[in-house]
Amino acid sequence: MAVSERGPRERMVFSAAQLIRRDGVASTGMREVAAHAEAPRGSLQHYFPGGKEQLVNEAVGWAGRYAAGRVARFLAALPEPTPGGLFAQMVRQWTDEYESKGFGGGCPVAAATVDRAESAASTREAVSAAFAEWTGAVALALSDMGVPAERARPLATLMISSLEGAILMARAERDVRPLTTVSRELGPLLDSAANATG
Amino acid sequence: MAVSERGPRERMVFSAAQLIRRDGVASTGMREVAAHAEAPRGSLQHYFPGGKEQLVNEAVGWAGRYAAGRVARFLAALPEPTPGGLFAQMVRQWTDEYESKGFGGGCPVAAATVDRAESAASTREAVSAAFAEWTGAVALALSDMGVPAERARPLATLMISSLEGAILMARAERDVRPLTTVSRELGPLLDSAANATG
DNA sequence: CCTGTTCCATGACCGCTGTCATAGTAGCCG
DNA sequence: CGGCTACTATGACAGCGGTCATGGAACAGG
Repeated sequence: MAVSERGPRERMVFSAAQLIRRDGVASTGMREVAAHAEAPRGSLQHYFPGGKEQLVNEAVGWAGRYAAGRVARFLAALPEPTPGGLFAQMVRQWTDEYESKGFGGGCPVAAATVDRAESAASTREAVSAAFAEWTGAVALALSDMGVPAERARPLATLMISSLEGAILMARAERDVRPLTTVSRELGPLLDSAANATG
Repeated sequence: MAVSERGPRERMVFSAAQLIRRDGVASTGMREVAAHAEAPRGSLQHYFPGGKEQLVNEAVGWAGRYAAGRVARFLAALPEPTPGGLFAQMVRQWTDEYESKGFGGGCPVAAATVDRAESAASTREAVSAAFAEWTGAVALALSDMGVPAERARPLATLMISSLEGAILMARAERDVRPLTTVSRELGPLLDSAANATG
């Protein structure tokens, strides 16, 4: 799965994101990406003349778009949209993965931040853009649920921060407890913001 | 600073933590650690016969102990200890660093998690222990401030998760905004838990 | 003095990495 | 067919990584 469809270029970006989120940027080799994508090694320099940095940046961008896109689908899946319900869905995506497929992977955007924020300026910008896109999507969703405009972005930042940190702790402990904890603790706070006067 | 005192062994562990939190585990070389610690390269195999993995694990352990130890000192610095005040201090340590020294480094425990959780079992355990020690210290502090026992650990997990995630976002954006945001948004929630009936 | 322990010095090894150079194939256009 | 572009194949290179082998200081105890 997750390999055959679409062109080799897109497959390589996708594979890069998968491998990065498991092993980090530095430990993920270009040859390994090509092999994982079942793409010819020679295509690397053809599609990514900017080298590894370009590939990583595109993988981060893909992850940001993916995360932002999920938000809308989470909303659609909620019978009665509430901020706490959205956050629970966001968290659940991770608990589901960890419980069904193990704790092998984290967030590729976080991995790129840790490994490249200081050493590659363009990657740091890509990571920043990914977080911004994701935060924007969540903030928009919050607004739609009645959260006052000036509270939407801060709460979105809080949601994503907590989720990212909980992912780290869950991977470390090999236990979804941190994820379920932040979901339960933050839910009421988020819901109460939806009914407050702006 | 931070180099001359103490023995070479301890200096190398400390330097490893510093370099890891800036560049990640994989991008930090052993020779680089020795040079940064102004320690002889030959001492590496003497003090760390377990190789890089041992050095990384000790650096993570050091970071966990350091973070846990800070909690008590934060408490002592607060005229009127409250959960929100403690969290504000924890966040402030990072905003202070970022504003005075730039966004060069993140949390070494997070870096080790991202880079080694899947590839080195002993490092994953070290990271788990570090988070546990830190969480335990925060939970203990919360209990001392009147937070009901069964709420202390979940809230401590929430605090550390949010902080870790905010550190990531702040580094990515090169802006302390995510840090100040989570502090402001979470403060009231934390304080309200201190006065609740257990 | 000899002996052992602790610590440091240095060079070599092998594997892997990203990148490049070069050449080859496929397919469309005219 | 020639010519052009898109894509693939492969080998080499230079660099760096962690690790190991070997040997030399420094210094203690006997």
